[in-house]
Amino acid sequence: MFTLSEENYLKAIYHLELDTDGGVSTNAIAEKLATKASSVTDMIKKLSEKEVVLYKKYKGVTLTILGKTVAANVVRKHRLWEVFLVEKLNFSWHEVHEVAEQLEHIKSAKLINQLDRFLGFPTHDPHGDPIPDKDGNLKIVAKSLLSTLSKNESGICIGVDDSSSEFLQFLDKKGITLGKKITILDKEDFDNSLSISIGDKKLSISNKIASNLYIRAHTGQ
Amino acid sequence: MFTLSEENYLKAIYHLELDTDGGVSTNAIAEKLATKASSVTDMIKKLSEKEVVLYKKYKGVTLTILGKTVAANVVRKHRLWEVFLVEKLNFSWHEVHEVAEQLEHIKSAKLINQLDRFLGFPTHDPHGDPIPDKDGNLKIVAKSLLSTLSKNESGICIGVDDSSSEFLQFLDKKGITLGKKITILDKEDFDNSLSISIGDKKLSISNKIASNLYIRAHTGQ
DNA sequence: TATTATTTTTAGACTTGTCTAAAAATTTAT
DNA sequence: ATAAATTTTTAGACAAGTCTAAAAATAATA
Repeated sequence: MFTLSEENYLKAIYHLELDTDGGVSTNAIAEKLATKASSVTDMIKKLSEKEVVLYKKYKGVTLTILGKTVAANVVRKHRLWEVFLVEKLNFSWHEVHEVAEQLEHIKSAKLINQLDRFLGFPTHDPHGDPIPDKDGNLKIVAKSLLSTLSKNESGICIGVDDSSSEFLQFLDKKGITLGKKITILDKEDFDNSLSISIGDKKLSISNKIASNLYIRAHTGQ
Repeated sequence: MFTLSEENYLKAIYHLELDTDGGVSTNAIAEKLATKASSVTDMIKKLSEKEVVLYKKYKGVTLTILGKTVAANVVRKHRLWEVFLVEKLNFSWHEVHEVAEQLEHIKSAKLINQLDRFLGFPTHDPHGDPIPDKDGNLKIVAKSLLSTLSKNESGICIGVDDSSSEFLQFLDKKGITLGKKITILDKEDFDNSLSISIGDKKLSISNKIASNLYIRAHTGQ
């Protein structure tokens, strides 16, 4: 069994490993968890003894199969609870993270399996991130950033890269939500801003916004 | 804000205060929390400094208004989660306690208020215990033990005194659930066992069982 | 490649919550 | 009312998780 703190470390390493090749650095973990590098070293040693990470001094860490399973399970719980909060308790997508951070540590296999069923076995959380299955596997959907599309191309909005409260609230205000079809009407060479149509509205968004929105290609009309 | 451990102490004192007059003893708290008296003394000092309990050495503790509010809120969360588990996730009433013990510590006012609404503002948990409202007040329902009824009297089963897993599973097996009408058919002087009718069944139960079942009087037919 | 800069680890300390063992206070019984 | 039993508190220790400051290893640069 793992403590709350251990689970948080495993989760952090899990996320960092997804966009890093090779081991995850001590400093990267420290930054992600807002803690000190020395604390990370201490914890890594413990996790290493518990055989959930591979560790060689000064060389960073990697999750073992077991570690990856544990981490994925925490992520699974986090995302299922997020779905619950949005679908059943009327939370906005920018409000769910903090509460899910707590709920993800509740220990009960029955609870999470029943919650999964109660929610209709969702595959993605409210931010478009995939929910790992019971074995920790996640279905990867081909996705691209809105900023990579060309004029007249379109796609379905399926997720966000930056899921900060501010960004999500901004999207709410603009009426940009998951599942909506977005078409590039024009690209401005000057600042790479985009004119897009979404639903029956047209609006202009900066490149920064477009670089934080994931799109599933939608070649047909 | 209170730690998980502090909340557990407050909850224990809250429950003990309900069936004790005067201060709650150190040993009573220690027994309830399966910890040592010395640990209790340590924690009581901390709680006293936080002004949630009144404490005089060797004289036991009492909750302050603030302490009672905090404790009642934990109990409120515990019982609302129990309703959720039974009503929405198909848990049995004997399975909910352990998970609710964890869920009761999740901190989010919005979460608990929305959960309350989602469940239809329940007034009692699956064991028949009242759910404190937002201010910590609970509606006391006049109730008596089944064992105190006389021959030919009847009542509605509204709760249990002993809510151990074993007892609850026993009741399941006998078909005794909350809301059912029970009539005393006969009382055996020999061992104080009872012949009762419940639903369309007749069965015989020991005095020990009857002393753990709460009944709301049901004078009419 | 020698030197500087950065990253990582070690050493020692602190907090929270717990424990054991012994001392002090209170209660019970003779 | 004094002795014995019980309850409660104190004193000191320990584990988990964190921190600061300094040392060691690695990486970057001239």
